Amino acid sequence: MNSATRQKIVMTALELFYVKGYNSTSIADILSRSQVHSGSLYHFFPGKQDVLVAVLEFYRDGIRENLLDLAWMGVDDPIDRIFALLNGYRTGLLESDFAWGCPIGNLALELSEPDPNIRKLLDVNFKNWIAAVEGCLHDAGARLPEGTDRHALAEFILTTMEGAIMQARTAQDIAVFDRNIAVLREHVALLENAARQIWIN
Amino acid sequence: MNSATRQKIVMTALELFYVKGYNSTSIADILSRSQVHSGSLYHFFPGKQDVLVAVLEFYRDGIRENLLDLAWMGVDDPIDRIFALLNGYRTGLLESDFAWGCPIGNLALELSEPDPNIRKLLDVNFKNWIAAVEGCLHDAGARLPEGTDRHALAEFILTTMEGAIMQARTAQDIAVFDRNIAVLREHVALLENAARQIWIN
DNA sequence: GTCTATAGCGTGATAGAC
DNA sequence: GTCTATCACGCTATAGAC
Repeated sequence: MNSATRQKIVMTALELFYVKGYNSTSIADILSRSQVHSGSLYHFFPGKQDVLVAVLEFYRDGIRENLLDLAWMGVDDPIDRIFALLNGYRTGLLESDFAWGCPIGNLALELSEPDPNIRKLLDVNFKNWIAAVEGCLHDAGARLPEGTDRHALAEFILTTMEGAIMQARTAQDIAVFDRNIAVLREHVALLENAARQIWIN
Repeated sequence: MNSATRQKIVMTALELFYVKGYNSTSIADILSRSQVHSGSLYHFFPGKQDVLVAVLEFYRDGIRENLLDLAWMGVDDPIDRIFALLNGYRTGLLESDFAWGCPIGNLALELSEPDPNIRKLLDVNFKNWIAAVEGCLHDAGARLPEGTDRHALAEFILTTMEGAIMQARTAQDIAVFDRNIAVLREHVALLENAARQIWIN
């Protein structure tokens, strides 16, 4: 089930879906780029959509080692970890001249009426990302005001990242991304400040 | 240049691009839905992409009468106006069972390497929306702390809306949208509170 | 400006030898 | 499991009568 050929197909599709999107990536694109032939691809996958499923499962199963571990290497402070994660997407935008962004977010808006399986896989990828950030917010403990809805705040941080990427890509200007993150930082600072106020009183 | 047929084409394309996306909408879809024949469409437009240009120009030129005036009817408070605008998208999500969202945001993420003209039209649509919100923030005057970057905050509000729509659509759950807007509301409340503190001291 | 017919191509997918 | 050849379809776009 996990032959080298299958892996090559999935990783190539992952790359192409990321840069060109799902609809604009043809099977022929995947085949020529991966040096695999039609018969092999259809030996492993019933159809194109099943390749997408495999890609989304790869993201889902590898979020820790392929995303979080890399972003958090040498970063211990929980709040710093959140912004280190966001900074990874910033780097991606710059390195790719705004071609990359968030692979899940791109697909979520491109596939308007996705197959239920696909929709659930997109959703679980978002939810895993949110859970990781929520963990950081939990670790921040009393630095946030008591009663802060850490789940809602984690969702909001994903929201900020997705929206900031969308605007920066469209404007082709990283400053838009930076200004968005700066406002988020200010929000977190206001919360930390509020927590301190409560502590004093 | 603005015959009834041309208008019918543009409005039908607008609808279909909104619901199905650009790539997934075929010329044949537009023709059958609008009851127009191929020859007429290609009489007015060189190609499919030019229909998209016309749609984006329609959004650009009609933001006030087709969006802002409707959302702001009977709403005078500038901060309320911002949340009334956001609430319009919430209604759209509910009424369409999560098929709608933000037409510009959808296209911005679907078209990964858009033609420069298209990219500029998407960008100008975002910028007009931001300018409208920035106007509200300007009208809020001293309710926000002195020195608040109102442009950055307006961008951030667009970011919040786009990210909230993306997540709510994917989860097919309006509560995700609501939680995101609630955090934004809290941020604005914290700013208003900070402005009051400065006033007291 | 409108209509019909159709060209020309790229697509997802299949057949069958090896 | 891999490879080549190819089908059947839907797509954008065009031609040309009216």
